[in-house]
Amino acid sequence: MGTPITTTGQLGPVLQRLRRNHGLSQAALGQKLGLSQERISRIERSPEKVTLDQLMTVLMALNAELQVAPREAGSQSATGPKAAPGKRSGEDW
Amino acid sequence: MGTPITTTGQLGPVLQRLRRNHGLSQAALGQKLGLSQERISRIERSPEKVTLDQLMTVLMALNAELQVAPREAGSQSATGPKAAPGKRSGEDW
DNA sequence: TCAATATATTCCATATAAAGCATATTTACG
DNA sequence: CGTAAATATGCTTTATATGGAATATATTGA
Repeated sequence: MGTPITTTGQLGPVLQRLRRNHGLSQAALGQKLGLSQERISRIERSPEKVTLDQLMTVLMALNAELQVAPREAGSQSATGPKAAPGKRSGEDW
Repeated sequence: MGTPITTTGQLGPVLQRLRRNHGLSQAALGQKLGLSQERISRIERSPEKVTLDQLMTVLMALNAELQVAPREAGSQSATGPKAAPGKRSGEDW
């Protein structure tokens, strides 16, 4: 049910969709949070440059939350996963 | 499977656990990312003050990702949900 | 308990996010 | 098409995150 965000770019559209599903304009949402319309716009356009704090504020207003989840499928750090050989057990979640 | 983050404070411990499950010290993780041990410490201690950008970087290194999900259970904005009466349908996810 | 390692904290300089304002651009609709 | 609402963008100022160094504190293990 959660929308996975692997790159920061993916977040903007999600936020926008969420907001619109709530029938809110940027100005309206902003008002609820004491933020300007411009600010909301920027948050939706470049969420990567947003402080977690502020992102959270917006998400709360939209009845959403963040989740930290294990990364799906194919990707592995090219520089060598190596997940601590001798240490604790296997699964890292 | 994802760990829900409803307040920014909850994120720190999650990050720390994740890192440790990977058998990495703050210094080691930092090195992988070109960041100092001190920085990692700060990120784990006050993740709210971190840019999404940077959080993402850390999560990637730990094979994790973010998800945006509908908020669980009881919470509703006290100022009235009202989810756009006349507009599009019902469910807002 | 002592030493080694890991983590936290303070201070300072610099980069950049946040906020406000004006205005441009786009979108929705008569 | 014309007009109004919604959204985006450039600019300036201010607040704050980032980064580095030094150092304190805590944790772990012999």
